[in-house]
Amino acid sequence: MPNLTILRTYALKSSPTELPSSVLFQHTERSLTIFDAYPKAMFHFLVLPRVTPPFTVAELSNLKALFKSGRERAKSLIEMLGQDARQIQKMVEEEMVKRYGSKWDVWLGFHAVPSMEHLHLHVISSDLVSQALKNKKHYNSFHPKLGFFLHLNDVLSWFESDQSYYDMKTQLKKEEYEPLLKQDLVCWECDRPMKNIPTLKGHLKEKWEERMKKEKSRFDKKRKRAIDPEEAAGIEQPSSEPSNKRADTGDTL
DNA sequence: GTTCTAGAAC
DNA sequence: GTTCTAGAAC
Repeated sequence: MPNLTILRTYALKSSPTELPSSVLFQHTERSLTIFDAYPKAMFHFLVLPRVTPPFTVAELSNLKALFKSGRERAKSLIEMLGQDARQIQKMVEEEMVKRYGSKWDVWLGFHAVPSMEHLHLHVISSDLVSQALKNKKHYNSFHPKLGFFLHLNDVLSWFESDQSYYDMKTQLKKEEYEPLLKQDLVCWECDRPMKNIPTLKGHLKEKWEERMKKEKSRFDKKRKRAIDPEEAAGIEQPSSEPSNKRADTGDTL
């Protein structure tokens, strides 16, 4: 039987270091970061709030419950998670450069309707290349433009809006979000429709490899410029900016 | 959240 | 015949 409350048991630990190193990535006084057990991308972590006053475990059950516990408290807790998640993001980016020579986007966000108990903020790399990504629900739940994946910055912006907009956004009605998971498969990057999951997965892998290739050639050019500026810039060596600079800025004057 | 598998889709 | 999806799991 699957354990849908495992995250809660982690978050309740008074000594997170007891957790196996295959589970725990790092912790602070206020949060735990764990490796997602079934990563849906090359890098995928979950940042969980630890259960500390004034919050009860029930209030930290999910986003909806947290919003109900009070606007200001919800705001500070999500800001805290965001701070810790951005640290994780930095580490992921460093690891990307170390392993692959360049970095790519990392998304921070919540699922509008989570499957597992206890609030968790996803830190996931934008490749979505992973063996554990197996079906439409998996993919659509991380599609960055579909609406099911709630970007951290969007959630934070709700706290800056008026009460009626805040009330509307924080309802997180299942009936509104769950149908999104059944939408047709579309590449999040180029918007092309995808026939099925295997096709999509092949496409995502190609897209990532393409991006890596581009980054690599950019890096190589940069390195070449540093070594031999004249040759790298071509025969003519302009002494200042290219003459078409104004057109590029979009300025009309 | 996953695994398993019947039957639809190709 | 094989691949793929989607719903049940006692």
